[in-house]
Amino acid sequence: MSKTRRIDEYEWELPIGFVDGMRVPGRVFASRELFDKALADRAAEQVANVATLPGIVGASFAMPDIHWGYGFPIGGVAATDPASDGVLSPGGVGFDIGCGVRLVRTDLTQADLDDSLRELVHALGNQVPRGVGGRGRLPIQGSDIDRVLTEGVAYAIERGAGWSEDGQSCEDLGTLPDADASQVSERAKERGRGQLGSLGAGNHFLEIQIVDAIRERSAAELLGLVEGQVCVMIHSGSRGVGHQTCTDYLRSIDRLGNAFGYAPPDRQLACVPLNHELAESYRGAMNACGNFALANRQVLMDGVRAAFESVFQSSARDLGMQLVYDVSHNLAKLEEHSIDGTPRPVCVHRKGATRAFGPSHPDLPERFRSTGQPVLIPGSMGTSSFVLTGTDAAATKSFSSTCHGAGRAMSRTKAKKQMSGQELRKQLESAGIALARTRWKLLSEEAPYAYKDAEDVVAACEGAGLSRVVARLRPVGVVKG
DNA sequence: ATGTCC
Repeated sequence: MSKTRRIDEYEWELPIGFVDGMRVPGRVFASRELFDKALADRAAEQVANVATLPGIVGASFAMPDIHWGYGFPIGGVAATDPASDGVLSPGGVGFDIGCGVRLVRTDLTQADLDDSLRELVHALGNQVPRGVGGRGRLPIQGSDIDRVLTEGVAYAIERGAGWSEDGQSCEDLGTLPDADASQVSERAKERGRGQLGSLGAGNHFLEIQIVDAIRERSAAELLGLVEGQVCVMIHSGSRGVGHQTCTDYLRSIDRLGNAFGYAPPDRQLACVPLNHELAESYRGAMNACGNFALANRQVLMDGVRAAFESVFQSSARDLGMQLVYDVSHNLAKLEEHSIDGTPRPVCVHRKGATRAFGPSHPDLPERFRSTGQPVLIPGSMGTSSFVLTGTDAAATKSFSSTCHGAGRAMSRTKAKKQMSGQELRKQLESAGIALARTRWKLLSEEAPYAYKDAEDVVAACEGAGLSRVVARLRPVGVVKG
């Protein structure tokens, strides 16, 4: 195994030869401390494994929140070139296809919560179905599931869950192109029909947060964020339909066998050439599940607005509850990037990594021309979350990508052994954070000590030039699965 | 992450 090399304060190289068969180097954006963590849980080895994929270009990248995942590390970015037999790999997207984050602003300040925080957390808990299984707020009948999978946010709005302008504040305007509902299995659709507008479990959450530090005033102003303001962050994904779709396609790829002369160093790196019809099918299904995830967060936000309306006896419009932005951090996208100086379409896998277009990116909507694309980074339970913006430098450094969150630092099993759910609840409440009723058994798996510090992660991304920190948000109320 | 095994 070759030695790692420090390239810069926040940039590390895993040279070709770190593992056998690498076509490009691995490159990890991290402080020394975070890079050491990546090496310790063998996630760095996964970065090197990804570098063996056919058609991979540039390098196999990892963000500072990298940790061990299925095949690809979570926090990994890999671009493959269809013109050089590049592949598409479900493991490079993850089981929770389209998982992402949404931030809603309000005109309320922390003082408005003094008498009503507990009531609000309770109301949110009632409006937002959660937990494993979980029935959604908006049941879907028959073939309407195909419309969810094709239209995303637009479908939810048509069903009355939201405002007509909400799509404008979502990545891809709330509807991923190239979605093909006919490539999603009936079994996956059946799981999806009952789950639109449900939070899920694990690290998925909904939080009432206070903007407690502004670092980039003009960008914050553009996004409608001011210090002391109440916001709501939603972290959720495509639930059962995405999980089933990932499972379905891993099985289909497995059935093809080793037909393309690529022997992956890890069976979980199963992949198929982009120009093979199975890749086209998976891509259509993946985008469809991404649309489900977008629609899911839209319906969840509708529940948030309803909860605020009931508690504050005022309309969501009058409360200023505009959508700030919505990002997905588990998708593979066809994008144009400069490869050896020539612009070429490549397939950028982002698994636990967020697209972060800079101010001069041609595909950036006009309204973000002065700031770059907004990026939402959820912290672990009870710790701060962040709003970032993309940089032009990221286009050449990381295929326009940045981090996605705190990143796990301890296994679920180990985290559970440190503290009981009830103990953790007491700790959060003594820190002034209200917690909606939940299943205490699973709570301690999500304890802050089980995660890296999101503050360190976003600082490393800023240090590496991949994004800029706009605002920090502090949680005061938590709704968990 | 996930009807934590069809």
